[in-house]
Amino acid sequence: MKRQVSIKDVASEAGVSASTVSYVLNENPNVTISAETRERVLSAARDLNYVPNQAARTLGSSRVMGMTESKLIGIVIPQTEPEHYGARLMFSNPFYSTFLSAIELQIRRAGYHLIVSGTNPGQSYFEIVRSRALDGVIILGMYPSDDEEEYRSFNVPTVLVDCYGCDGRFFYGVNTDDRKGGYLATRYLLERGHQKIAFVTGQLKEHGVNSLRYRGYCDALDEFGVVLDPARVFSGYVGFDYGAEAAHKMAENINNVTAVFATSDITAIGVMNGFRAHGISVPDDVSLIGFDDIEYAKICYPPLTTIRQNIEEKGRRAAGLIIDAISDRQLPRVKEVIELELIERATVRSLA
Amino acid sequence: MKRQVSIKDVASEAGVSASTVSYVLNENPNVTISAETRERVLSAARDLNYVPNQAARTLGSSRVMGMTESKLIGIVIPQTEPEHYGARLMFSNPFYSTFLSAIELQIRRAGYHLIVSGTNPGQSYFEIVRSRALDGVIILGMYPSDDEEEYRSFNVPTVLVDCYGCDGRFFYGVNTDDRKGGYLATRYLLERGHQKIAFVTGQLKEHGVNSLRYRGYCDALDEFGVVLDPARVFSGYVGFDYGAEAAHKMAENINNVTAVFATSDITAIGVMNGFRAHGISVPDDVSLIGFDDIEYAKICYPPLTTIRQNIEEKGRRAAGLIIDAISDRQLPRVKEVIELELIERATVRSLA
DNA sequence: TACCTTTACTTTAACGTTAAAATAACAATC
DNA sequence: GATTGTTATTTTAACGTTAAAGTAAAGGTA
Repeated sequence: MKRQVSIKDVASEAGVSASTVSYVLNENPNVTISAETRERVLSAARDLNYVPNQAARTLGSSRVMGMTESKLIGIVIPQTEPEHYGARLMFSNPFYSTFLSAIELQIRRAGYHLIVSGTNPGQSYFEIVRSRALDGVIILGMYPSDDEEEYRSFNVPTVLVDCYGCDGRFFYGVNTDDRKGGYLATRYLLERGHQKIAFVTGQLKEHGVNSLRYRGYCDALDEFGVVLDPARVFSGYVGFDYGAEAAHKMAENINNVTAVFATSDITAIGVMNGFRAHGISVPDDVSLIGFDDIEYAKICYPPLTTIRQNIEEKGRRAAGLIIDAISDRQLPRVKEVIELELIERATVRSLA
Repeated sequence: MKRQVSIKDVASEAGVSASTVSYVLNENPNVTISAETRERVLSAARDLNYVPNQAARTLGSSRVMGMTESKLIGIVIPQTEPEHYGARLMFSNPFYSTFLSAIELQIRRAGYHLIVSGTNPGQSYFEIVRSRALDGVIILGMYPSDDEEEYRSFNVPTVLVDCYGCDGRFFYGVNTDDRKGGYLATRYLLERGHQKIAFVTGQLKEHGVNSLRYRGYCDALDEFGVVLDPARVFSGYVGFDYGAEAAHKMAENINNVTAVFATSDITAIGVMNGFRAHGISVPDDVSLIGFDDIEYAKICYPPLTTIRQNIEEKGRRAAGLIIDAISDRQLPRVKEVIELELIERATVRSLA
């Protein structure tokens, strides 16, 4: 087991000092290096197969306050669903594979690496931000936490994805207009004569995606003068199984429902399957609309009418924002909004 | 912007030296600390809200050769599909969200963080292993690379998932018996009277999953005395779109096919959809069997008959292995095999 | 010629931590 | 009473890097 090749080895191979090597390798603009020396250093580094030690870099660069560079970006994916639902896995929803993949690609191209972390319930994720000296953080669907004050004091660029009502003077945001999405889906059903519209969703947390979609649902009902019936609102967790569970409950009193708006496609598909088990047909007996437009929305049978959010675009924007925010600490704290689009497929029938 | 709270701050608060703090916090078994001092240190650390700097830890621990601890595990997900197929995203297959999620959970519980990285084509991922001083690496479906020799010399515990024919004296492995899976799927079709069985897959790389499944396909054909027809073999990339593309090609000469074995569910579902577009019914006109048993296999219509591999289990095993291998460098280099199971659903019809 | 500037480096110290060696106090053994 | 051992701690140096200060030579200006 050989010792790591360090900058000193490169330096002595090239016949210069360690700093010179550092300056060459980092293309430090504050220092002039002759072309001839630069060449010698570069070829020595190549010959020795030198790879910089990032831990040392991180530490070394922390001398100037606030200038620490770990070249590490964290993405925090909270455990949003209660454990008693059996949701031990943090992000098994296929939404995440597309989202993460889009982020990872951009991040890597910009020379960063990506740390993916769930959250330990009750434990703060600040710790990872601090201990790893993360250059930036992307947080998914979670309001930062109780001690936001403290978090700010670290001054780490932070992009909140799908988080509402958070302070736009500190955080960057990437959102979809979920309230509008909820409204569009519900209006679409109302326009086709549906009034008994059930709403199936995950946890209704303040500032959460689901609450916004719920607000949109209420908006549309209001607009059409339909009174909201709490017996038609099912709030559990995001997932196929809960959709099926909700369908079973609805099946007991199916006359109370002519259409269902599920706030995620995976839940909607669960609803569809749950109904099928009771011999209830979508869309002949009950209409159904989802949210997200994951790949399976067009694959399932019948293909799901849904509100599309461009997940890949969402990932790209989040990554782009965090990269820009890291390199320009003065970057105005924007909130980017990803457009929504209603995709008509085959799960909604007009009652006319 | 305040300076980071360091171990020295804790030390002076507790009235001891920095090393003492380090010893207490790491519960270093080689050093005895009085209960009273331990208490003082711990409470000082709590009061100051101290979080250790991992970069410094990594660097500091690298004094003893081979003992560097970054508490970082890398997972490398290679770009397996050619860019011209439009596969810019590395791991948008929903397989990965379950797999990653299972790994992340285990890793975090053991006190590690997870770096997720794709690969830059042509560029070695050794660099990330070295520059980040990764404690362990999980590599997905890829033979380490040309300069395996060099990689070994770093002596980093490495688990290869879905990689065959690699040296078991150095690497740990987590595999499914893909050849057997390919055999089981094909035999199931043959037993039901099918002979014209198409095979739809991704890239057929040596030591790759797809090649093994192909071997199993060949095994079964041989056993039943059926001659392999290369015109029934479609090798493109793993994904819905390629499945549909293959279906279009098959539709041109549909009499040449009575059943299809697709080596991943997502591809199988693409085949199903492609056929549907041509008015070809699964299973009435053509039977279909997939591989993986992703969530959507049971959700799609008709539900897909497939070979199940327990993806979550696979992730858990890989994570468990890497954690054990890090803490015990002498751990025998095992290859764990995840059991396969044929799940009968509704996409295969008997020709009888 | 004396002074300033620029170019091209080198030297030094620091980042936060830990391993190893050193020390000091005390107890046990001969 | 000297030696050895144990316990509890401190001191020192090192990990690999970089920022900042320092130096030396060459070139330009008054």
